[in-house]
Amino acid sequence: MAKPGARAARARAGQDTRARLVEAAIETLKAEGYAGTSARAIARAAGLNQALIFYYFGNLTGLLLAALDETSARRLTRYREALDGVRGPGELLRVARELLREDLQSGHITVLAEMISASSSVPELGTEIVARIQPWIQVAEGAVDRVLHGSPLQGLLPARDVAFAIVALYLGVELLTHLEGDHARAQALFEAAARILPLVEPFLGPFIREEG
Amino acid sequence: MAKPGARAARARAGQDTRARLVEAAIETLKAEGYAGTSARAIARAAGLNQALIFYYFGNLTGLLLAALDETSARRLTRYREALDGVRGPGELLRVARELLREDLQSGHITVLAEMISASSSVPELGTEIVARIQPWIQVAEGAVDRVLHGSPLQGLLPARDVAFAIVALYLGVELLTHLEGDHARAQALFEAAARILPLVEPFLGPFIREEG
DNA sequence: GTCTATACTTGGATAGAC
DNA sequence: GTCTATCCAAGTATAGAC
Repeated sequence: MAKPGARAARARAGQDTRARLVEAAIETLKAEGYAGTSARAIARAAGLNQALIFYYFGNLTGLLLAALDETSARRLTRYREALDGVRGPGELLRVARELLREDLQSGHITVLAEMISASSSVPELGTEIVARIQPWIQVAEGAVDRVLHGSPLQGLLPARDVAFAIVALYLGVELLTHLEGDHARAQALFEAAARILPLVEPFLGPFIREEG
Repeated sequence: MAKPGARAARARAGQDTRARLVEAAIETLKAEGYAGTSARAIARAAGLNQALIFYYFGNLTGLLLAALDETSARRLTRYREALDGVRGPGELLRVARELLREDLQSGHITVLAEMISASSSVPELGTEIVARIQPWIQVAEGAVDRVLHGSPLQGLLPARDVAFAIVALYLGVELLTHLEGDHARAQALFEAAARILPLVEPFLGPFIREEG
Protein backbone atom coordinates (compact mmCIF):
# COMPACT_ATOMS: atom_id res chain seq x y z
CA MET A 1 0.00 0.00 0.00
CA ALA A 2 2.81 2.42 -0.68
CA LYS A 3 1.69 5.34 -2.83
CA PRO A 4 -1.87 5.10 -1.63
CA GLY A 5 -4.33 6.24 -4.24
CA ALA A 6 -2.05 5.67 -7.19
CA ARG A 7 -4.06 2.70 -8.33
CA ALA A 8 -7.27 4.67 -7.85
CA ALA A 9 -5.85 7.56 -9.83
CA ARG A 10 -5.01 5.27 -12.69
CA ALA A 11 -8.48 3.79 -12.52
CA ARG A 12 -9.97 7.27 -12.64
CA ALA A 13 -7.86 8.13 -15.66
CA GLY A 14 -9.08 4.95 -17.31
CA GLN A 15 -12.71 5.80 -16.67
CA ASP A 16 -12.13 9.26 -18.04
CA THR A 17 -10.54 7.93 -21.23
CA ARG A 18 -13.34 5.47 -21.64
CA ALA A 19 -15.92 8.22 -21.33
CA ARG A 20 -14.07 10.46 -23.74
CA LEU A 21 -14.05 7.70 -26.34
CA VAL A 22 -17.79 7.10 -25.92
CA GLU A 23 -18.48 10.81 -26.23
CA ALA A 24 -16.30 11.09 -29.32
CA ALA A 25 -18.05 8.10 -30.87
CA ILE A 26 -21.45 9.74 -30.32
CA GLU A 27 -20.30 13.00 -31.85
CA THR A 28 -18.71 11.27 -34.83
CA LEU A 29 -21.82 9.19 -35.49
CA LYS A 30 -23.89 12.37 -35.48
CA ALA A 31 -21.55 14.29 -37.72
CA GLU A 32 -20.24 11.65 -40.10
CA GLY A 33 -22.76 8.82 -40.04
CA TYR A 34 -21.93 5.19 -39.53
CA ALA A 35 -19.69 4.80 -42.56
CA GLY A 36 -17.67 7.83 -41.49
CA THR A 37 -17.23 6.60 -37.94
CA SER A 38 -13.95 4.72 -38.18
CA ALA A 39 -11.69 3.99 -35.24
CA ARG A 40 -9.32 6.62 -36.58
CA ALA A 41 -12.04 9.25 -36.86
CA ILE A 42 -13.23 8.64 -33.32
CA ALA A 43 -9.71 8.74 -31.88
CA ARG A 44 -9.06 12.01 -33.68
CA ALA A 45 -12.26 13.52 -32.26
CA ALA A 46 -11.30 12.36 -28.79
CA GLY A 47 -7.72 13.56 -29.06
CA LEU A 48 -6.62 10.06 -28.11
CA ASN A 49 -4.82 7.20 -29.67
CA GLN A 50 -6.64 4.83 -31.92
CA ALA A 51 -5.31 1.76 -30.12
CA LEU A 52 -7.17 2.73 -26.95
CA ILE A 53 -10.48 1.83 -28.57
CA PHE A 54 -9.39 -1.79 -28.80
CA TYR A 55 -7.88 -1.73 -25.34
CA TYR A 56 -11.16 -0.58 -23.77
CA PHE A 57 -13.84 -2.02 -26.03
CA GLY A 58 -12.26 -4.98 -27.77
CA ASN A 59 -13.38 -3.85 -31.18
CA LEU A 60 -15.03 -0.94 -32.90
CA THR A 61 -18.52 -2.43 -32.67
CA GLY A 62 -18.15 -2.62 -28.90
CA LEU A 63 -17.51 1.10 -28.67
CA LEU A 64 -20.35 1.92 -31.05
CA LEU A 65 -22.79 -0.09 -28.96
CA ALA A 66 -21.52 1.60 -25.80
CA ALA A 67 -22.09 4.95 -27.48
CA LEU A 68 -25.64 3.98 -28.38
CA ASP A 69 -26.26 2.81 -24.83
CA GLU A 70 -25.00 6.07 -23.41
CA THR A 71 -26.98 8.45 -25.60
CA SER A 72 -30.04 6.20 -25.37
CA ALA A 73 -29.92 6.15 -21.58
CA ARG A 74 -29.70 9.93 -21.42
CA ARG A 75 -32.63 10.42 -23.74
CA LEU A 76 -34.75 7.73 -22.11
CA THR A 77 -34.37 9.48 -18.78
CA ARG A 78 -35.47 12.74 -20.32
CA TYR A 79 -38.42 11.08 -22.09
CA ARG A 80 -39.69 9.30 -19.00
CA GLU A 81 -39.44 12.45 -16.92
CA ALA A 82 -41.21 14.59 -19.52
CA LEU A 83 -43.96 12.08 -20.29
CA ASP A 84 -44.59 11.31 -16.66
CA GLY A 85 -46.12 14.68 -15.94
CA VAL A 86 -48.41 14.60 -18.96
CA ARG A 87 -52.07 14.98 -18.04
CA GLY A 88 -53.88 14.83 -21.38
CA PRO A 89 -53.69 14.50 -25.16
CA GLY A 90 -53.08 18.19 -25.76
CA GLU A 91 -50.21 18.25 -23.34
CA LEU A 92 -48.90 14.97 -24.73
CA LEU A 93 -48.78 16.55 -28.15
CA ARG A 94 -46.87 19.56 -26.87
CA VAL A 95 -44.40 17.41 -24.96
CA ALA A 96 -43.90 15.02 -27.88
CA ARG A 97 -43.26 17.97 -30.12
CA GLU A 98 -40.67 19.42 -27.79
CA LEU A 99 -38.96 16.03 -27.40
CA LEU A 100 -38.70 15.51 -31.13
CA ARG A 101 -37.39 19.02 -31.57
CA GLU A 102 -34.68 18.29 -29.02
CA ASP A 103 -33.83 15.00 -30.71
CA LEU A 104 -33.50 16.54 -34.12
CA GLN A 105 -31.33 19.33 -32.75
CA SER A 106 -29.17 17.18 -30.49
CA GLY A 107 -28.81 14.41 -33.04
CA HIS A 108 -29.83 11.60 -30.73
CA ILE A 109 -32.11 9.86 -33.21
CA THR A 110 -29.38 10.20 -35.78
CA VAL A 111 -27.20 7.88 -33.75
CA LEU A 112 -30.05 5.39 -33.43
CA ALA A 113 -30.99 5.56 -37.11
CA GLU A 114 -27.40 5.14 -38.23
CA MET A 115 -26.92 2.08 -36.06
CA ILE A 116 -30.19 0.57 -37.24
CA SER A 117 -29.39 0.92 -40.89
CA ALA A 118 -25.83 -0.23 -40.33
CA SER A 119 -27.14 -3.44 -38.84
CA SER A 120 -28.25 -4.42 -42.35
CA SER A 121 -24.62 -4.77 -43.28
CA VAL A 122 -23.15 -5.92 -39.98
CA PRO A 123 -24.97 -9.12 -39.00
CA GLU A 124 -23.57 -9.23 -35.47
CA LEU A 125 -25.19 -5.87 -34.79
CA GLY A 126 -28.74 -7.05 -35.47
CA THR A 127 -29.82 -8.59 -32.19
CA GLU A 128 -27.95 -5.95 -30.18
CA ILE A 129 -29.86 -3.17 -31.85
CA VAL A 130 -33.20 -4.95 -31.59
CA ALA A 131 -32.75 -5.17 -27.83
CA ARG A 132 -31.89 -1.47 -27.61
CA ILE A 133 -35.05 -0.41 -29.41
CA GLN A 134 -37.45 -2.18 -27.10
CA PRO A 135 -37.23 0.38 -24.25
CA TRP A 136 -38.19 3.09 -26.72
CA ILE A 137 -41.28 1.21 -27.85
CA GLN A 138 -42.17 0.66 -24.21
CA VAL A 139 -41.87 4.32 -23.33
CA ALA A 140 -44.13 5.20 -26.25
CA GLU A 141 -46.53 2.45 -25.28
CA GLY A 142 -46.80 3.78 -21.75
CA ALA A 143 -47.67 7.26 -22.99
CA VAL A 144 -50.23 5.94 -25.46
CA ASP A 145 -51.72 3.75 -22.77
CA ARG A 146 -52.28 6.69 -20.48
CA VAL A 147 -54.04 8.76 -23.13
CA LEU A 148 -56.17 5.89 -24.38
CA HIS A 149 -57.12 4.56 -20.97
CA GLY A 150 -60.87 4.50 -20.52
CA SER A 151 -61.58 5.81 -24.00
CA PRO A 152 -63.70 4.08 -26.64
CA LEU A 153 -60.56 3.72 -28.73
CA GLN A 154 -58.86 1.54 -26.16
CA GLY A 155 -60.27 -1.69 -27.53
CA LEU A 156 -59.73 -0.67 -31.14
CA LEU A 157 -56.17 0.61 -30.95
CA PRO A 158 -53.64 -1.72 -29.34
CA ALA A 159 -51.18 0.57 -27.55
CA ARG A 160 -48.33 -1.68 -28.61
CA ASP A 161 -49.06 -1.21 -32.30
CA VAL A 162 -49.51 2.52 -31.95
CA ALA A 163 -46.23 2.72 -30.06
CA PHE A 164 -44.49 0.83 -32.83
CA ALA A 165 -45.89 3.27 -35.35
CA ILE A 166 -44.79 6.28 -33.32
CA VAL A 167 -41.23 5.02 -33.02
CA ALA A 168 -41.21 4.24 -36.73
CA LEU A 169 -42.53 7.71 -37.52
CA TYR A 170 -39.87 9.38 -35.37
CA LEU A 171 -37.18 7.36 -37.12
CA GLY A 172 -38.48 8.21 -40.55
CA VAL A 173 -38.87 11.88 -39.74
CA GLU A 174 -35.31 11.93 -38.47
CA LEU A 175 -34.00 10.35 -41.66
CA LEU A 176 -35.88 12.75 -43.91
CA THR A 177 -35.20 15.81 -41.79
CA HIS A 178 -31.51 15.07 -41.62
CA LEU A 179 -31.52 14.56 -45.37
CA GLU A 180 -33.44 17.67 -46.33
CA GLY A 181 -32.01 19.80 -43.54
CA ASP A 182 -35.44 21.31 -42.90
CA HIS A 183 -36.56 21.05 -39.29
CA ALA A 184 -39.72 23.03 -39.98
CA ARG A 185 -41.43 20.14 -41.74
CA ALA A 186 -41.45 18.02 -38.62
CA GLN A 187 -42.87 20.88 -36.59
CA ALA A 188 -45.60 21.42 -39.16
CA LEU A 189 -46.80 17.90 -38.44
CA PHE A 190 -47.44 18.77 -34.82
CA GLU A 191 -49.24 21.94 -35.80
CA ALA A 192 -51.53 19.91 -38.03
CA ALA A 193 -52.09 17.39 -35.26
CA ALA A 194 -52.94 20.17 -32.82
CA ARG A 195 -55.53 21.52 -35.24
CA ILE A 196 -57.39 18.24 -35.57
CA LEU A 197 -57.11 17.39 -31.89
CA PRO A 198 -60.46 19.05 -31.02
CA LEU A 199 -62.18 16.72 -33.49
CA VAL A 200 -60.55 13.64 -32.03
CA GLU A 201 -60.87 14.52 -28.37
CA PRO A 202 -64.41 13.14 -28.00
CA PHE A 203 -62.96 9.70 -28.69
CA LEU A 204 -60.25 10.03 -26.12
CA GLY A 205 -60.19 9.08 -22.49
CA PRO A 206 -60.89 10.71 -19.12
CA PHE A 207 -58.25 13.32 -19.78
CA ILE A 208 -60.59 15.28 -22.03
CA ARG A 209 -60.57 19.04 -21.48
CA GLU A 210 -58.06 18.81 -18.66
CA GLU A 211 -56.54 21.98 -19.97
CA GLY A 212 -59.50 24.27 -20.37
CA MET B 1 -20.61 -1.10 -93.36
CA ALA B 2 -19.11 -4.55 -93.64
CA LYS B 3 -20.49 -6.92 -91.01
CA PRO B 4 -23.74 -5.07 -90.71
CA GLY B 5 -25.22 -5.29 -87.26
CA ALA B 6 -21.94 -6.01 -85.53
CA ARG B 7 -21.90 -2.58 -83.96
CA ALA B 8 -25.54 -2.97 -82.96
CA ALA B 9 -24.80 -6.35 -81.44
CA ARG B 10 -22.03 -4.86 -79.35
CA ALA B 11 -24.32 -2.06 -78.27
CA ARG B 12 -26.93 -4.62 -77.27
CA ALA B 13 -24.36 -6.55 -75.29
CA GLY B 14 -23.37 -3.31 -73.60
CA GLN B 15 -26.94 -2.49 -72.67
CA ASP B 16 -27.36 -5.99 -71.32
CA THR B 17 -24.24 -5.76 -69.18
CA ARG B 18 -25.31 -2.39 -67.90
CA ALA B 19 -28.71 -3.76 -66.92
CA ARG B 20 -27.18 -6.78 -65.24
CA LEU B 21 -24.96 -4.55 -63.13
CA VAL B 22 -27.91 -2.40 -62.10
CA GLU B 23 -29.92 -5.48 -61.18
CA ALA B 24 -27.03 -6.95 -59.21
CA ALA B 25 -26.57 -3.65 -57.36
CA ILE B 26 -30.25 -3.63 -56.37
CA GLU B 27 -30.07 -7.21 -55.12
CA THR B 28 -26.86 -6.60 -53.20
CA LEU B 29 -28.24 -3.47 -51.55
CA LYS B 30 -31.29 -5.45 -50.43
CA ALA B 31 -29.30 -8.39 -49.15
CA GLU B 32 -26.17 -6.78 -47.75
CA GLY B 33 -27.06 -3.17 -47.07
CA TYR B 34 -25.04 -0.18 -48.19
CA ALA B 35 -21.84 -1.08 -46.37
CA GLY B 36 -21.92 -4.56 -47.86
CA THR B 37 -22.44 -3.30 -51.38
CA SER B 38 -18.89 -3.03 -52.65
CA ALA B 39 -17.93 -3.01 -56.30
CA ARG B 40 -16.57 -6.51 -55.85
CA ALA B 41 -19.75 -7.80 -54.22
CA ILE B 42 -21.90 -6.40 -57.03
CA ALA B 43 -19.66 -7.83 -59.74
CA ARG B 44 -19.78 -11.23 -58.08
CA ALA B 45 -23.59 -11.11 -57.93
CA ALA B 46 -23.72 -10.15 -61.59
CA GLY B 47 -21.19 -12.76 -62.64
CA LEU B 48 -19.20 -9.99 -64.28
CA ASN B 49 -15.91 -8.29 -63.85
CA GLN B 50 -15.49 -5.58 -61.27
CA ALA B 51 -13.84 -3.21 -63.72
CA LEU B 52 -17.03 -3.00 -65.77
CA ILE B 53 -18.68 -0.95 -63.07
CA PHE B 54 -16.19 1.83 -63.61
CA TYR B 55 -16.37 1.46 -67.38
CA TYR B 56 -20.15 1.96 -67.40
CA PHE B 57 -20.81 4.18 -64.40
CA GLY B 58 -17.57 6.01 -63.71
CA ASN B 59 -17.62 5.14 -60.04
CA LEU B 60 -19.52 3.06 -57.57
CA THR B 61 -21.82 5.90 -56.52
CA GLY B 62 -22.94 6.26 -60.12
CA LEU B 63 -24.07 2.65 -60.24
CA LEU B 64 -25.79 2.89 -56.87
CA LEU B 65 -27.77 5.92 -57.99
CA ALA B 66 -28.71 4.15 -61.22
CA ALA B 67 -29.91 1.22 -59.14
CA LEU B 68 -32.04 3.49 -56.99
CA ASP B 69 -33.46 5.14 -60.10
CA GLU B 70 -34.37 1.80 -61.60
CA THR B 71 -36.11 0.28 -58.59
CA SER B 72 -37.75 3.61 -57.79
CA ALA B 73 -39.15 3.98 -61.28
CA ARG B 74 -40.61 0.47 -61.17
CA ARG B 75 -42.30 1.05 -57.83
CA LEU B 76 -43.55 4.52 -58.72
CA THR B 77 -45.30 3.07 -61.75
CA ARG B 78 -46.93 0.45 -59.59
CA TYR B 79 -47.96 3.01 -56.95
CA ARG B 80 -49.49 5.43 -59.42
CA GLU B 81 -51.41 2.67 -61.13
CA ALA B 82 -52.71 1.23 -57.86
CA LEU B 83 -53.61 4.57 -56.28
CA ASP B 84 -55.26 5.86 -59.42
CA GLY B 85 -58.21 3.51 -59.12
CA VAL B 86 -58.83 4.24 -55.47
CA ARG B 87 -62.32 5.54 -54.80
CA GLY B 88 -62.43 6.09 -51.03
CA PRO B 89 -60.62 5.96 -47.70
CA GLY B 90 -61.42 2.31 -47.06
CA GLU B 91 -60.06 1.29 -50.41
CA LEU B 92 -57.08 3.59 -49.98
CA LEU B 93 -56.27 1.80 -46.76
CA ARG B 94 -56.46 -1.60 -48.41
CA VAL B 95 -54.33 -0.50 -51.35
CA ALA B 96 -51.75 1.18 -49.12
CA ARG B 97 -51.55 -1.96 -47.05
CA GLU B 98 -50.97 -4.13 -50.10
CA LEU B 99 -48.33 -1.74 -51.45
CA LEU B 100 -46.41 -1.71 -48.18
CA ARG B 101 -46.63 -5.48 -47.99
CA GLU B 102 -45.12 -5.70 -51.47
CA ASP B 103 -42.39 -3.23 -50.57
CA LEU B 104 -41.39 -5.09 -47.46
CA GLN B 105 -41.34 -8.39 -49.31
CA SER B 106 -39.59 -7.14 -52.43
CA GLY B 107 -37.13 -5.01 -50.51
CA HIS B 108 -37.70 -1.86 -52.48
CA ILE B 109 -37.84 0.45 -49.47
CA THR B 110 -34.72 -1.24 -48.19
CA VAL B 111 -32.78 0.14 -51.11
CA LEU B 112 -34.19 3.60 -50.49
CA ALA B 113 -33.56 3.49 -46.75
CA GLU B 114 -30.00 2.27 -47.20
CA MET B 115 -29.21 5.03 -49.65
CA ILE B 116 -30.76 7.66 -47.40
CA SER B 117 -28.78 6.67 -44.37
CA ALA B 118 -25.63 6.28 -46.43
CA SER B 119 -25.97 9.87 -47.55
CA SER B 120 -25.08 10.89 -44.00
CA SER B 121 -21.58 9.61 -44.64
CA VAL B 122 -21.23 10.35 -48.33
CA PRO B 123 -21.78 14.09 -48.80
CA GLU B 124 -22.01 13.94 -52.60
CA LEU B 125 -25.01 11.63 -52.25
CA GLY B 126 -27.13 14.12 -50.31
CA THR B 127 -28.68 16.26 -53.02
CA GLU B 128 -29.06 13.29 -55.36
CA ILE B 129 -31.12 11.41 -52.80
CA VAL B 130 -33.21 14.44 -51.88
CA ALA B 131 -34.25 14.80 -55.51
CA ARG B 132 -35.18 11.11 -55.70
CA ILE B 133 -37.47 11.32 -52.70
CA GLN B 134 -39.62 14.14 -54.02
CA PRO B 135 -41.65 11.99 -56.45
CA TRP B 136 -42.58 9.72 -53.56
CA ILE B 137 -43.86 12.59 -51.47
CA GLN B 138 -45.81 13.80 -54.49
CA VAL B 139 -47.46 10.44 -55.06
CA ALA B 140 -48.49 10.32 -51.41
CA GLU B 141 -49.69 13.90 -51.59
CA GLY B 142 -51.89 13.10 -54.57
CA ALA B 143 -53.55 10.22 -52.78
CA VAL B 144 -54.11 12.27 -49.61
CA ASP B 145 -55.48 15.11 -51.67
CA ARG B 146 -58.07 12.88 -53.28
CA VAL B 147 -59.33 11.51 -49.96
CA LEU B 148 -59.38 14.87 -48.22
CA HIS B 149 -60.97 16.77 -51.07
CA GLY B 150 -64.18 18.44 -49.98
CA SER B 151 -63.91 17.23 -46.39
CA PRO B 152 -63.86 19.43 -43.29
CA LEU B 153 -60.30 18.24 -42.69
CA GLN B 154 -59.04 19.74 -45.92
CA GLY B 155 -58.30 23.12 -44.40
CA LEU B 156 -56.85 21.66 -41.22
CA LEU B 157 -54.55 19.04 -42.71
CA PRO B 158 -52.16 20.25 -45.40
CA ALA B 159 -51.81 17.34 -47.82
CA ARG B 160 -48.12 18.08 -48.20
CA ASP B 161 -47.43 17.62 -44.49
CA VAL B 162 -49.49 14.45 -44.28
CA ALA B 163 -47.66 13.09 -47.32
CA PHE B 164 -44.33 13.83 -45.67
CA ALA B 165 -45.50 11.96 -42.57
CA ILE B 166 -46.65 8.97 -44.59
CA VAL B 167 -43.35 8.66 -46.41
CA ALA B 168 -41.51 9.01 -43.10
CA LEU B 169 -43.73 6.35 -41.54
CA TYR B 170 -43.11 3.94 -44.41
CA LEU B 171 -39.38 4.47 -44.09
CA GLY B 172 -39.42 3.94 -40.36
CA VAL B 173 -41.60 0.85 -40.60
CA GLU B 174 -39.22 -0.56 -43.19
CA LEU B 175 -36.22 0.03 -40.95
CA LEU B 176 -37.86 -1.57 -37.93
CA THR B 177 -39.42 -4.42 -39.85
CA HIS B 178 -36.17 -5.27 -41.55
CA LEU B 179 -34.48 -5.14 -38.17
CA GLU B 180 -36.95 -7.26 -36.25
CA GLY B 181 -37.78 -9.51 -39.17
CA ASP B 182 -41.46 -9.42 -38.24
CA HIS B 183 -43.71 -8.38 -41.11
CA ALA B 184 -46.84 -8.91 -39.04
CA ARG B 185 -46.33 -5.74 -37.01
CA ALA B 186 -46.70 -3.53 -40.03
CA GLN B 187 -49.86 -5.34 -41.05
CA ALA B 188 -51.30 -4.92 -37.56
CA LEU B 189 -51.10 -1.16 -38.06
CA PHE B 190 -53.43 -1.37 -41.03
CA GLU B 191 -55.82 -3.57 -39.13
CA ALA B 192 -55.95 -0.99 -36.35
CA ALA B 193 -56.47 1.78 -38.88
CA ALA B 194 -59.30 -0.16 -40.51
CA ARG B 195 -61.02 -0.54 -37.14
CA ILE B 196 -61.03 3.18 -36.39
CA LEU B 197 -61.93 4.16 -39.93
CA PRO B 198 -65.69 4.13 -39.22
CA LEU B 199 -65.13 6.71 -36.49
CA VAL B 200 -63.11 8.95 -38.76
CA GLU B 201 -65.20 8.64 -41.89
CA PRO B 202 -67.67 11.37 -40.91
CA PHE B 203 -64.79 13.83 -41.16
CA LEU B 204 -63.75 12.68 -44.58
CA GLY B 205 -64.79 13.86 -47.98
CA PRO B 206 -67.39 12.97 -50.61
CA PHE B 207 -65.99 9.45 -50.82
CA ILE B 208 -67.79 8.42 -47.65
CA ARG B 209 -69.58 5.08 -47.81
CA GLU B 210 -68.59 4.47 -51.40
CA GLU B 211 -68.12 0.85 -50.46
CA GLY B 212 -71.08 0.51 -48.15
C1' DG C 1 -2.68 3.17 -19.35
C1' DT C 2 -1.04 5.24 -23.42
C1' DC C 3 1.78 5.58 -27.23
C1' DT C 4 4.34 4.25 -31.90
C1' DA C 5 4.80 1.20 -35.41
C1' DT C 6 3.17 -2.06 -38.22
C1' DA C 7 0.82 -6.36 -39.90
C1' DC C 8 -3.04 -7.57 -42.44
C1' DT C 9 -7.35 -6.95 -45.12
C1' DT C 10 -10.62 -4.88 -48.03
C1' DG C 11 -12.04 -1.90 -51.29
C1' DG C 12 -12.02 1.83 -55.07
C1' DA C 13 -10.04 2.66 -59.16
C1' DT C 14 -6.83 2.30 -63.36
C1' DA C 15 -3.61 0.25 -67.04
C1' DG C 16 -3.25 -2.53 -70.55
C1' DA C 17 -3.85 -7.09 -72.84
C1' DC C 18 -7.18 -9.42 -75.56
C1' DG D 1 -16.54 -4.52 -74.47
C1' DT D 2 -14.45 -7.49 -71.16
C1' DC D 3 -10.84 -9.39 -68.71
C1' DT D 4 -6.33 -9.81 -65.61
C1' DA D 5 -3.27 -7.63 -62.87
C1' DT D 6 -2.13 -4.21 -60.00
C1' DC D 7 -1.78 0.28 -57.49
C1' DC D 8 -3.08 2.84 -53.69
C1' DA D 9 -5.79 4.44 -49.81
C1' DA D 10 -8.13 3.49 -45.70
C1' DG D 11 -9.42 0.69 -42.17
C1' DT D 12 -9.22 -2.92 -38.22
C1' DA D 13 -6.48 -4.80 -35.13
C1' DT D 14 -2.15 -6.21 -32.61
C1' DA D 15 2.79 -6.09 -30.70
C1' DG D 16 5.65 -4.04 -27.95
C1' DA D 17 8.04 0.14 -26.09
C1' DC D 18 7.44 3.52 -22.54
